[in-house]
Amino acid sequence: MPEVSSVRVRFAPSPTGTLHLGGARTAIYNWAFARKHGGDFILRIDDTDPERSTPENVQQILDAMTWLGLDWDEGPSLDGSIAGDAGPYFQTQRSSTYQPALEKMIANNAAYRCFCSAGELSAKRDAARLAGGSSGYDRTCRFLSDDEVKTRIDADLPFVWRLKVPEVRTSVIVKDLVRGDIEFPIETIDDLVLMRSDGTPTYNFASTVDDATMGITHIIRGDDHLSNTPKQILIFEALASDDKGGAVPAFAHLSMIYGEDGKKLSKRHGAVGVEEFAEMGFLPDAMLNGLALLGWSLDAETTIITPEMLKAQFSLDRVSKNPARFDIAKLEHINSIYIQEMNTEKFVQAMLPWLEEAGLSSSADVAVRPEWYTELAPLISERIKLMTEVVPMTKFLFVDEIEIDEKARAKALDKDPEVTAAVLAATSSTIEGLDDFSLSSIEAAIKDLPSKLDLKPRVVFQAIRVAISGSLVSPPLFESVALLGKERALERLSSAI
RNA sequence: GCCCCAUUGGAGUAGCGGUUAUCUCGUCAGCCUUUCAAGCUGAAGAACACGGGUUCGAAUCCCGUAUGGGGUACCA
Repeated sequence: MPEVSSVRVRFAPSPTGTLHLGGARTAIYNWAFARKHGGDFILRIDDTDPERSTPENVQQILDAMTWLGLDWDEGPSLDGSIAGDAGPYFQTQRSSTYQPALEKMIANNAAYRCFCSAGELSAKRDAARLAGGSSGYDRTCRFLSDDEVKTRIDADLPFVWRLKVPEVRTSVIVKDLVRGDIEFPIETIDDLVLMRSDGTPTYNFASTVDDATMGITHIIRGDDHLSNTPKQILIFEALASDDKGGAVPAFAHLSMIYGEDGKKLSKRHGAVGVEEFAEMGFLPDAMLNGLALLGWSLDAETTIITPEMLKAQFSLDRVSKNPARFDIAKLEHINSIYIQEMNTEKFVQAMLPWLEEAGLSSSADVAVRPEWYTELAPLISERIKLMTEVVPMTKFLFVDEIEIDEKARAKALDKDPEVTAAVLAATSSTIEGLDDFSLSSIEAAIKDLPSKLDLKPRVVFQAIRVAISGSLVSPPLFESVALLGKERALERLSSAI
């Protein structure tokens, strides 16, 4: 009998920027966990910060997730439609759910009005801190009598709603799937504000209500939320009807991702947005693989983990507790493996956008001479780490006129102009006589040149290489000549002398 | 100040009381070779932050210290 799983997880980015590496990794773990358990992966946009949230950022986040291959079961879609019926999936559209939630908490005797002004509060906070104790709210308004409350309401004093932290218990224990049980003494938990004086919910309240009403079973998020968790647990408990147990979801807090200097990853470390890595020539699957490995491992050995493997084998108990530093060199290595393992047809398709963008090629050209691309692909795929490298490596094959690199010219051409002239002339005449311009016949023709000219292979071949490609570094020589074609090859040889 | 979390070679990790401390990246050297890669072979590099315990035995358990991080808002 198949086990009916009820796992529901969510990724709730705040659209105050694009999807950065840390957020992407959180999304990946949520997604992989949902897939592994046959549960639902929900995308919720926590856009309650009107100053910094923008529709463009929302779009960017959706695009980045789609690019990574993270499909969600519920949430806003790329085309503007919405999937799922636990919505709305934009926090700004959920305002109607917070008031009833608050009323429920009031009914459960878990919330109270606070009339303290901002000035009073900060003064109290400073005093408490100086005294060396907890910096939480001193609960002045918690013990107001009904009459006192009524007087203040009648006087039209503004007020907020605060959480009434239970006095009877000694601590709140967070059962964390990554870190184990973490105990917070009850006296260190603040009577935090639930509802602001303008009637809007605070983050901790809104987020908890959303998670509760959406039926979230596992909250997997960054460990910057760990200290908020006991407060949220208290809210979860206060929200639950007395007859309903198990309302508190399980938690899993992920360590931050650091930059190479050991500091929290931020823009000053260079690229941190997923879209920037796409532009740099990383492949989505490689990105997913590399990010997943930042704080999680399949076992002691495996480095290459495909999306399919992640979906089938991800587990929270193998998530590492320590913060990982982001190392782009390793990501590049992983990327190069994915590039190498693409089959020819796939690689041609992967190359095309980069060639098109550089104005070198088009899908029409691929359609006209597919076999030419088929020959080119493996030559390139085995020697690049990033897709962006396709352009400099193949440019000489597409353009009419090449620019010869100065250093290359000095080293391979100008050192001994007479020898160079002889080599290139000999090459030209050899090639010229070729009726069959196939790789094998070119190879047969050019291979003996060094011994015929009584020169070192290195001297001969590097001169030819620079003449036809303009660079000391190129795909294999014979192949390059074949791909260039007879006419162009001859042109380059003569113009280089 | 107070609360919470973390600490294994340069980086990511394995390890869950007994191992020559795992694997990957990176670094270095050699092979291959017409270049660059790839590939192959090998090497250097960690007494597991430090100090105390517990134990016959600790990277693994407990307590401190140090360092780093997070929280402590009518931010998210």
